[in-house]
Amino acid sequence: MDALRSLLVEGRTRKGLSLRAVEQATGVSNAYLSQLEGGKVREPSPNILHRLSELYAIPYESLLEAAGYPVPSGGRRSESSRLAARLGPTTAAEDEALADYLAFLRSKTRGRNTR
Amino acid sequence: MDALRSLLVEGRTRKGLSLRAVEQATGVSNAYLSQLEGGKVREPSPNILHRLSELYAIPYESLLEAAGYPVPSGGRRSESSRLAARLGPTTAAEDEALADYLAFLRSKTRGRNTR
DNA sequence: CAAGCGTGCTTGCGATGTCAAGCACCCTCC
DNA sequence: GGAGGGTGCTTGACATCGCAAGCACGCTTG
Repeated sequence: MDALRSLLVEGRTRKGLSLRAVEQATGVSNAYLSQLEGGKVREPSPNILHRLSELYAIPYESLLEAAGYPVPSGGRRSESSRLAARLGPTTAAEDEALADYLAFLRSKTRGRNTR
Repeated sequence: MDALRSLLVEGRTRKGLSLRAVEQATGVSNAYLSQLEGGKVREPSPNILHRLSELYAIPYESLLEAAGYPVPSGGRRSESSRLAARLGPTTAAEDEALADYLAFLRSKTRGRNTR
C-alpha cells in the first residue's frame, strides 16, 4: 500500500539517509529498500519493518498497520505540555519522530529561525 | 521456533478441531496448517497468525512473539510531558508543522481500535 | 473383505520476499 | 575530459510462502 511507501520515504529523508546508509545501518539491502519505497512488496517481513521503525523513529505499529497487518490492539496514552494541548497525547516513539522532524525542519530553513 | 508449534497444536486440540475444520473456518489450507504445526515454516504471515489467534482464542501477540517477530511495545508504559523538554522552545509555525506531521503519522495508523 | 469417510501428512508448483550484482545518472576534482 | 565517488533503480537468482492434489493410515459400516 501507499501508506507504507510514504512512511518509509518520509522517515528516511527526515533522517537524511541514503538507501545504502540504511542498508549499512539495518542490514536490509538497498535494492529491497528501493522496492519497498516503490510499493513493489506486498507483505514485507515484520522483522524488516521493525528494524526500519527503529532507525526512522517511526512507531513499529504504524509500519505494521501501513503494511496491512493486523495490529495487536493499539492505543497508547501520554501527557505533554502546552504543545501537547495542540499535539495531544503521544507515544515515546512519536516523541522521537517529532524531535527528529523538528531538527529536520530547522536544518532546512537555516537562518530563518528567530526566537 | 517450537513455541509457535505448541501454541497452535494446543489451541487446535483444545478446540477439538481437525485441520480441515480449521481450514474451513479460517481459509488457511490444511496442508499449510500441518506445516505450521510441524515447525516447517520460518515466517508465517501475521495475517494467518491473526486468523488462527481468533479461532483458538490465543492472544495475537503471543503468536507473533512465538513466531519470532518483534511485538509492538512489549510493555505498556506512560512516558509523559518529556516531549516539551526534549523539543525545547518552539515557534508557533513549528508547532503547527509538528502538529501536521503528527497527524500525518497517525493518518496511516488510523484508529483501528475497539477491542 | 470392500467401500467409504475422516484424519494428519507429503509433494509439486506458482507466487513472492530478499539479496548480490550491475546499470544509468549526477557531481566533484584533477 | 576522464576518474572516481555518490545516488536511486533494475535484473537475475534463490529461498520461502501457501495452496491443490494426492498419499497412507485409521475407523466404521454393510
